[in-house]
Amino acid sequence: MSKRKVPVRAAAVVAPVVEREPRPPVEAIRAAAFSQFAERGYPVVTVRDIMKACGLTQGALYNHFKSKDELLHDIIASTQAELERICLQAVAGAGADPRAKLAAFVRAYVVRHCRLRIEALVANREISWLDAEQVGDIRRSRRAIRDILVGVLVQGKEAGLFDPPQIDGRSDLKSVAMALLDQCTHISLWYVPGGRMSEEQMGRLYADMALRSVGAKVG
Amino acid sequence: MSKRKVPVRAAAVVAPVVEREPRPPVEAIRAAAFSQFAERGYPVVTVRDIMKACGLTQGALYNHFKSKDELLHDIIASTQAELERICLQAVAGAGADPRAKLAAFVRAYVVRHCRLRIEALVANREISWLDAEQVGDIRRSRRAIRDILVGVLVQGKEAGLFDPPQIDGRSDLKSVAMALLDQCTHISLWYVPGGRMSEEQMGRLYADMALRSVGAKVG
DNA sequence: GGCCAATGTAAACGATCATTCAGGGGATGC
DNA sequence: GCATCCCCTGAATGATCGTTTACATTGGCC
Repeated sequence: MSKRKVPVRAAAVVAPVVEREPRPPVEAIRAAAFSQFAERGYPVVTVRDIMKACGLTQGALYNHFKSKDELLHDIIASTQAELERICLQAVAGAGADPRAKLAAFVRAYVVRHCRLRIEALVANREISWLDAEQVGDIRRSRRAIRDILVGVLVQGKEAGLFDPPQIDGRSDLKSVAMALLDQCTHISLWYVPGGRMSEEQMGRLYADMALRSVGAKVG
Repeated sequence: MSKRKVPVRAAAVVAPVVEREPRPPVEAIRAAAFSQFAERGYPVVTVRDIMKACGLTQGALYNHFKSKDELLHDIIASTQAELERICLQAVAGAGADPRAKLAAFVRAYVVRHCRLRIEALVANREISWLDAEQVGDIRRSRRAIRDILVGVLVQGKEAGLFDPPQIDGRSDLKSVAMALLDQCTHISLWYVPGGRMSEEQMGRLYADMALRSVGAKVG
């Protein structure tokens, strides 16, 4: 009987990462780390695991990254930056109507979290293993995304196009934005591709719900 | 320079667990495990950590629990069972109108996830460290809660009191239910007590948003 | 060919982990 | 006094971890 059991996450329902071409080793390490972190969680994935999945030995990691920590930060930061870019782009390209902005934001956000489930999973779940200085820029990016959404809500309310829920006479748009973001983010935990609803359909469903939640006027 | 760094979660914003009375040791262990798991995560919290927080040594754990795994399952299962009970009770006590049922469900669910943030955090985030047979009954309870909500939505739609969003002519009430649950569950990640909004106000805000999302007829 | 920088291997290092085990009180019942 | 629990301690066990180190192997460039 073994004395120590390494905790193993219940196998996530994620599509296997198919290996196409011989990749540059840094990219291979990143890809292996993504899928391993997503499936089993950062603290229990060993450097040996990651490197074995690339057909290398453990020591080789340190030719490309300073530490296991830095590897995690690298893959999370790149995912997060890409997400922020997508959100900005969606809002900027949706015209002037706050309703179109909100719908475009939610659609883009949801489609991305369906399509890149693994990356979203890791970026959202494993961030807390980074230490303070590493986590700073990622939290900043998250706040930026939230503030984009808050901005759209404020604009829509002031234009009289949104009638957001009020509690005791006050409307707390920050809480509303957080609620919408939680909803859209955690779809990556359970959405299964190839099911009854496509990624684009989920995007439209969530956009519809968001518009209803903030009381968007029709027409 | 130390060779191995134990990963530490960024300190969560959780109220400290105040120690009132000398508790029976099993209860003290449970409470210590809750706060430690919530703050730092199951795999990096050691048995030594938990027991030291109770003023005991590591070996004493095994007089009360078979293993560290069983301790985690114990505290998650009790939290989950309580949550299921609360949801059932809320719906049952809300009368016949599906709108009242939905509002009561969301209010109870949100208030609980604000008030017992720590317990909710652990139950939702650390469940995946359990092995298959341990996780079975918890997944069952989660499905049961989701099905309570789906049931309310179906009833409201058939009664013509809900007009849920349709995508390409079909309405996927299961996805809508998941979206609402995600929203309400993850409030435990960021809600800070003592802020501008009380737990009850958050409950009403979320209930309002849920009613709007499913297109509940007013009046 | 000779040199250099990249990139790999294999072994070692120091530390920490969950769990087990032999034994020590202290209460309770007799 | 004595046996029988329960609950604890403190040390040991066997394993695994992230990282470092010494040393190969490669391929381009002079």
